[in-house]
Amino acid sequence: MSAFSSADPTPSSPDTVGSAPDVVRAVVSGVPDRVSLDGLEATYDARWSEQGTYAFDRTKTRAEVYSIDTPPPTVSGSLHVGHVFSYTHTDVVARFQRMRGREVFYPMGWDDNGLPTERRVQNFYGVRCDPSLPYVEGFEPPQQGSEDGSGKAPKLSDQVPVSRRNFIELCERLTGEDEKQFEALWRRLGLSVDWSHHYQTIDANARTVAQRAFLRNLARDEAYQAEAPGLWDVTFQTAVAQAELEAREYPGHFHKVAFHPSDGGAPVHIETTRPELLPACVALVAHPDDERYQHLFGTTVTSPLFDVEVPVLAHPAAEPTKGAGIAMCCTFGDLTDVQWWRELQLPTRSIIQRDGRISRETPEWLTSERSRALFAEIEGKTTFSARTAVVDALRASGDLAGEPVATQRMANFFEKGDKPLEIVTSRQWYIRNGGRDAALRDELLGRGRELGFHPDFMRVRYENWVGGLNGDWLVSRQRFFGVAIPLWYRVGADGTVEHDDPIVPDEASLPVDPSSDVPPGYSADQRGVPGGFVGEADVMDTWATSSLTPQIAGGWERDPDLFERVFPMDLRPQGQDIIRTWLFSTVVRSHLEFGSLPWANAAISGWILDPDRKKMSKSKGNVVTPMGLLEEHGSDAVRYWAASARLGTDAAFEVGQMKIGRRLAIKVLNASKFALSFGVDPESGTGEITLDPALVTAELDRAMLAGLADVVDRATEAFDAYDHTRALEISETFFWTFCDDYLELVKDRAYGAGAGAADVNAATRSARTALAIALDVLLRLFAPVLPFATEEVWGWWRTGSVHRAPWPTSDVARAASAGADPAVLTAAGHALAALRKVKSEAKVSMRTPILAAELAVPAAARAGVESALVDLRGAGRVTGTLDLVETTEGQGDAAVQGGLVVVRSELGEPEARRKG
RNA sequence: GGGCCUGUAGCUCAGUUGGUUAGAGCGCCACGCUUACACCGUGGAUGUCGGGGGUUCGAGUCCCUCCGGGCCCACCA
Repeated sequence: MSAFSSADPTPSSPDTVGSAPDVVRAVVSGVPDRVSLDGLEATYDARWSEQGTYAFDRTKTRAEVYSIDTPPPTVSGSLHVGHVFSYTHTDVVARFQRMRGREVFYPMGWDDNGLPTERRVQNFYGVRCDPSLPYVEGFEPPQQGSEDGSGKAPKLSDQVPVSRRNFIELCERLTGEDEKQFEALWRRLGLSVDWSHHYQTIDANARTVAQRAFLRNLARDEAYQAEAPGLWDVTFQTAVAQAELEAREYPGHFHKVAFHPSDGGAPVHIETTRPELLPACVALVAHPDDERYQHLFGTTVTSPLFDVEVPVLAHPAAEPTKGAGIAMCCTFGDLTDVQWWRELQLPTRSIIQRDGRISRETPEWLTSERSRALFAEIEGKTTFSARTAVVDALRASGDLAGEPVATQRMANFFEKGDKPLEIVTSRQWYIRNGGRDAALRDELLGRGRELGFHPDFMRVRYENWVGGLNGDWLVSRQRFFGVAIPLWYRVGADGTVEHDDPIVPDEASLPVDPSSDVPPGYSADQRGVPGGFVGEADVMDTWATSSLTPQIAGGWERDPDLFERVFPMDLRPQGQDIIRTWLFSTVVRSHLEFGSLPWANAAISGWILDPDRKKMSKSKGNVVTPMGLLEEHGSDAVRYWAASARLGTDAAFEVGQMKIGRRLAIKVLNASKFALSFGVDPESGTGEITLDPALVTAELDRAMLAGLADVVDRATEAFDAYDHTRALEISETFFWTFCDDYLELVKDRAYGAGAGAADVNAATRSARTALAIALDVLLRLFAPVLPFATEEVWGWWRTGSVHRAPWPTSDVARAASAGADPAVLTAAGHALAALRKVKSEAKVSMRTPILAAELAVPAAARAGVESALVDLRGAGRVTGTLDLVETTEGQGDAAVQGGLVVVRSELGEPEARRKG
């Protein structure tokens, strides 16, 4: 029968305890006279580095490995308190799993792909990326900007154009500096990262992975190109994806505009916030059931000012309650227009250019004299000035009913942009993500159900997003910096580019830059000439690279031996705001390439809120620098604050919590110093401690260890369930009782009251051994959260690093406490509190002797108090009688505290104050 | 409009499947330099568990409803 099977809850006799754990012997040496947290970060960071404490052992098998898909922070941004918070959560898990016996693969990445880096490189070096230029060997940029951007950014016209490859090189040079600072912060915080496994999202490996994954998608028809109307940012002049949208309020005006029925009937009024799109109008649309417009369906009306005849059509997407209930459909004002255009097979009449301005060519569908004249007035203008011009004309012609009414409307914005998105028709690349395909969508929803979300309710965000997709993932971007789409197109004899059958590179040649590299079978002089080729100019969306972080970090195809040991990974830690982007896109890529999840678990951290309960942000000026925080409070303290917040829950930025963490860390040092201070040979300053459960014989000691055994089991269970907060709380609560009550109660006995150091009796040895066993366990319980303090103490009496020590089991404590009742310590603690209260109320020192006392004890607590009576007398300094009188008050554990009171006492003289 | 989270002591938060008198820390008050710790210790005070209904022998916990915070999605006529 198993030693700890649930069928046998009371393994009290030795033969049910199973094989005894190996008895640990430790030699205490090097406990300092005064303990301190100061400087521990630097000391142990260096030692861990030097000793390879966190080095990943790649001989381990997949089952032995715990792999983490670390979020790569954006290097061009700055790290803030929120990063410290969430990265601590991950590190706590990493350290727990490592001690649990898993070989932890914990790499670090840097995200240096994307717009923030592009802008920073531009401004810092005074360059601009122009993919059409050739690579220049040994290029030196015209300037070295200042780190804080105080040097003024050069104007676009002053920026020196450089090739994409040169631009990427400059990016790597610049971000190398950022990375050093970031690494220094992470080391100071104590992240147990293996720094030999790091990556950048723009480096050659990442580009290779991103291009290879794309080519595989293309080969399986999961990537495709399409010419279609899509959301377009006019500032950055690039298409944007659904996941990058942000709906924002945007001021506008309703304009009531008259259309004129071709049969000469009464004018039809529509309401629009975009009157400048009047020349792009292709139809009026109302709901098929709308009584008001039944008579118009099937007829045509003529647009005001521009005199274009358009049909009046019925479509269920029209909402009778919006505006006038009948809408003007333009190509394109919004996504509803696109839907109507597609489903009602309307013509295309685009007038907005990619720069957001009105087309400079008068469209051929404008035929009347006045329409062509008016268009000539607005051509090349921004939508804003064109709107003014059109409204003035409408007012003059009498087609504007009333005056425009101000409104706040919601408009789609690119999350990094500040102008509303337009809809522009362009050729773009897409990756299938279930947005247009119910079967794939269901598969991806299935992956979401397979994934362990922590906390679990975050799964809903995934499901809502996947369920609400309205199109495939647009991955091409009309930017210059980024990972190039690795394709070329043939140029026909007549000079037209043949997009339909792209030329693909060999995987072995990756990464390629089609703007400078030449496709297989062609020579460089065939670029851009009839019969030759052109390179795809677009780059991939940053998520197209970030969605591959497990592949990038894990060595997909580059290091198959590593990859099979770490993939699929165990954990993706990340923020809740990027479930729809990073988390989902990573699931998509893994599902398409491997038919599996990229990881088994996702740990979602919350936000840090400032004291006003607002999300902390730079603009509010309430950002505290992380390094300053670590320097002020110490890393263990800051980690404690972070670890006190549950996953998925927003947490307050609270210095008070850090002070508590610091107090805990110092307490660990001091209590450890005390627990290890016995048995030290006064001559040599060293001593051996044997953690032999058989030496623990006193009932109080056994009760303490029985409680500790429960704590280990509960904390382990919590950690296994990704509930580090609960694990910490359980350990911490026990630890404070351990310090406040147990240490005080056993102090005299542990000192060997009366006996010489060499003449240690069984009771004293019991206390000392129990202290050592408890310390051995407690240090390891706290190690994930307080890596520095626990490592410091570990070094006083143990060999190796506590962070490579096995996670504690309850075995030793159970072996030492078989049959003991944790309530004995509880009762003794309450009895001690009762004695202390007498002195506290008498306002005398705790050293004051109690000459005689009578203690009321509930029946339930009596046995416990009695078994600890000697310790109790010592800790309470009871020199005379201590009588117990049984009370009937209360039942059960909760009543014990209330019932345990001193009913009569006689205090001695307070000890004379010592001088000095 | 759809959805998720959240409301417990002045503050930050626990409160496991409903079960005696709702907890912790900080802060506050009082006392105490006690050979682990003054970066400390001891003791104490503090609550209409957001409001209102309901289920139940019993509700902080379950249900309904309303109110207050936070977030996601949809919303461009």
